[in-house]
Amino acid sequence: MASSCSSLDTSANSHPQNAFSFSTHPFMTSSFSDLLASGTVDDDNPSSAVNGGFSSRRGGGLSLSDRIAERTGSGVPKFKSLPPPSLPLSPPPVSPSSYFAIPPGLSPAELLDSPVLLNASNILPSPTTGTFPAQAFNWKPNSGNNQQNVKQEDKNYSDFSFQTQPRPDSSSSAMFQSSTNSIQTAQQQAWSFQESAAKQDMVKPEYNQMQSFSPEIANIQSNSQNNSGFQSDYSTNYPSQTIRESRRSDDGYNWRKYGQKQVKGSENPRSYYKCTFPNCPTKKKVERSLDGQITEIVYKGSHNHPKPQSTRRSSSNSSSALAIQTSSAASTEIPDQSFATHGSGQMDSAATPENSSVSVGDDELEQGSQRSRSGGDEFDEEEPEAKRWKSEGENEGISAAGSRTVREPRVVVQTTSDIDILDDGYRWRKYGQKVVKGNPNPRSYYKCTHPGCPVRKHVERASHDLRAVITTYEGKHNHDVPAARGSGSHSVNRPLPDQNNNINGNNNAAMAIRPSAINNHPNNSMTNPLRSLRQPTGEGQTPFTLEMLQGNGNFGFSGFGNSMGSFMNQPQQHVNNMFSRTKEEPRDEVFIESLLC
DNA sequence: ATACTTTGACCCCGA
DNA sequence: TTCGGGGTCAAAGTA
Repeated sequence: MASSCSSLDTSANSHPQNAFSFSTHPFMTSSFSDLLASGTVDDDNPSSAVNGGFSSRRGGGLSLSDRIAERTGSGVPKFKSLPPPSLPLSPPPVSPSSYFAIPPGLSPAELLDSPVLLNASNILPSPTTGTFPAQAFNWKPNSGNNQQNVKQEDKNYSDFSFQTQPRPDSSSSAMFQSSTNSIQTAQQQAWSFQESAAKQDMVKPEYNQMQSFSPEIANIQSNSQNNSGFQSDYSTNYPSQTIRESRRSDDGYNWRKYGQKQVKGSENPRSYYKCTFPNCPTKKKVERSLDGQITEIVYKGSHNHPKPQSTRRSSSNSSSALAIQTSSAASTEIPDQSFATHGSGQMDSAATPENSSVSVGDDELEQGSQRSRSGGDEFDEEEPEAKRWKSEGENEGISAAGSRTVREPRVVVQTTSDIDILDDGYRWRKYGQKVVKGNPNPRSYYKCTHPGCPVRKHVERASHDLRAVITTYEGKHNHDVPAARGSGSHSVNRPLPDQNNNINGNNNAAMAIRPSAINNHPNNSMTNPLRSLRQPTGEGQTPFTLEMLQGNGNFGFSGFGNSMGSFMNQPQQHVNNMFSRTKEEPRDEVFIESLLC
């Protein structure tokens, strides 16, 4: 997205009505980004991050050093340095909510912890394994590829924030919510991307975290629907939350940290977590930068259970509770709610494993994880993972690159970025990964899992600009976008090829948009949010080029209109075509998706 | 007492 | 076969 950060359209401003906007307004940025940063600062202690960051940084008056010190604790364990207020998310006098409304129950930590969030494609240096933080929001075009540049840019462009306008009608949910009336919704909730003129003193950490909308948000959507919207709820109804609560279920699941180590090639420590649910094989690895920010989250395995209805969480964290509601809603295929998650459904794939599982139903599980399950389709859900793993290996004849076998079968190895990248409606099996000459970033190789389908693709982060994701497609799909596996709820929100007109057709159109979403989107899917826009695939599509996105000086969405609203109202073709290219297309040897600039 | 985190050691895999 | 590195274990420490 945004490829042209610089081109991020301020036109969005012209649509004040749009409830949701991305704004780089310094103030907002600092507040929101801080919010996010703090929320993600420490996976171990999201709450502390949330609490500390949220409440204290909002003012944006802190200097960079102060912020850093505050976040790092300046030698004091950060988790402990910031005693959680009783109301972690209580809005400041001048609430940033005016710029970014966080739905009730949603904690920054959740947003941040969400794979999807992290997923913000742009955030990830490597589509599949890279770290994303620093580079994530490099809105500056032509940014250098060295870390320093990135950081510098971060400073300059970190002020990216989401702005939501309070909506009178709670029914029309907040930002990500789809509306039966796409146009109205769009207008009411549209997001706009703005680039702040002020580009100073932005702390790099801050921006990393705000760039995407996590599936959590998707849940939030529904939440907001059920509740009265992000902002107001956030500011007025946010329930108190204890650190523990946040810590345990920042993403709805409970995790136990079972290891941490320094991995080679990264100065960031990697933490290993296991889902605490009995017999749940799900694990996740979380890498944090020295300043505590999460730079990468890799989920492995699928939850074999619903999101725990933690009384703690549900009682104390409406977000969580709502998420659960959403889940059930999805399962019962209640449009509005299913949208939230599936709209996210549209977001489904973008959704984190957790989210997917929640919103889609347990066995729907991660679209994110979907991949392995991609292998998924081939595996019996009930099949022991060990067997599954074995089967996968046998089927592939190649052990999934990056999926190193360990003591237990690895069913899924997918980075947040993977999720995004894979999120084009098709199911992909990762069959290899390697670093190719000329690009230090690993290239993950995928092939379509549809029987007989020859399509393959590989994804890699551009060496010259980590913000750019290069996706190369080979071949054309000889089939339609696969229907979602499992429950109908999922499929309900996952438009089939001939249902492309969701947006215009008043179907649930996912409103959730994240930079990454756009960024990574290649083939027929713009992103989760826009999944509904998906078209059957790669054939006869008029490729959208980066230039097209950047050309008009508007944010990438400009192609969709100046605001999210318009964006949402755009004929899906535009969207669909936007990121599609295949090798078969004349100019398509390499499709550089660099919405981020 | 319980739950969780930390951390050094060990295991396993792949180059 | 060796070695390096990622992932996991599990005892100890902490809250």
